[in-house]
Amino acid sequence: MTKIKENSTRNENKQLTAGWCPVSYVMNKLGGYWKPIILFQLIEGPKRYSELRKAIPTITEKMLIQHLKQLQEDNLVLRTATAVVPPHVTYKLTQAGINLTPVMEAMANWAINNRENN
Amino acid sequence: MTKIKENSTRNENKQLTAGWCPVSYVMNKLGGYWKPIILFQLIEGPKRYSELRKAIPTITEKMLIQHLKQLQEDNLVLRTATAVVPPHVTYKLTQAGINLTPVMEAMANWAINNRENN
DNA sequence: ACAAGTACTTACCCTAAAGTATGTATTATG
DNA sequence: CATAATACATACTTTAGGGTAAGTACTTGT
Repeated sequence: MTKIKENSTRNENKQLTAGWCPVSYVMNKLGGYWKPIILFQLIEGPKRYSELRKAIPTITEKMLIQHLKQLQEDNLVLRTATAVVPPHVTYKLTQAGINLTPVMEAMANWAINNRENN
Repeated sequence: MTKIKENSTRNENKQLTAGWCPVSYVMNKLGGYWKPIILFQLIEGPKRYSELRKAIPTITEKMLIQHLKQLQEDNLVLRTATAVVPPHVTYKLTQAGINLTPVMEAMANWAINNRENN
């Protein structure tokens, strides 16, 4: 949305770390407060835009589409629109997105085990 | 370091998502450009502060200790200091940190496979 | 005529986190 | 007595990303 300053140290370092470190690479794709939650919703199956909104009541519309767009660019989510009025748009995981689910499950399992001993 | 404004919407949402979503919970612990890279260095074994600095030349000292502190607070890394001059401090993974390595490997594998078809 | 429903878009503000630069304590050594 | 070595600390600046609020397009139903 807002243009990023490509020559800022910050952005350069981001690129750099994503280049070296496969974990950073993944973190960049899953980064953002809402992305994991959106993906989680879509694991259950394709959902309409409005269904996602209802499923995640505390997200704003701006954040929702912004993240959906990034997820599309990163080839994790596929958007399908039907040209009707009112519009009908569904989002679903791509194969790469589906492949990510075991990774997310591994993260979730670690979280559960780690949370217990606190 | 810098105090966070606890009642900002942003911070509230962060807490909220980390509460619901185990993946967000993990993302918060691994968030920050350098944390995965620091953890990766420590997978190989304990390292001194100065060794970490040399291993990650582009990181600044501020970022390095800041992340090391957060990793300690999150119980992923253990700091051991010997009272000598010049100081001798080593960092190593805790059990929780060690448990995280298969998760990070899963992320890395996904990254490798996903990067190929781009 | 206008409200309702869907899927966005856009202009603006605020802040957490990253980066820059410099300083500190302690002791051994030339 | 000044420098080196190690492991930090701290004051200040910048920016990416998140949040707020309001608007848009198109058609069907009343």
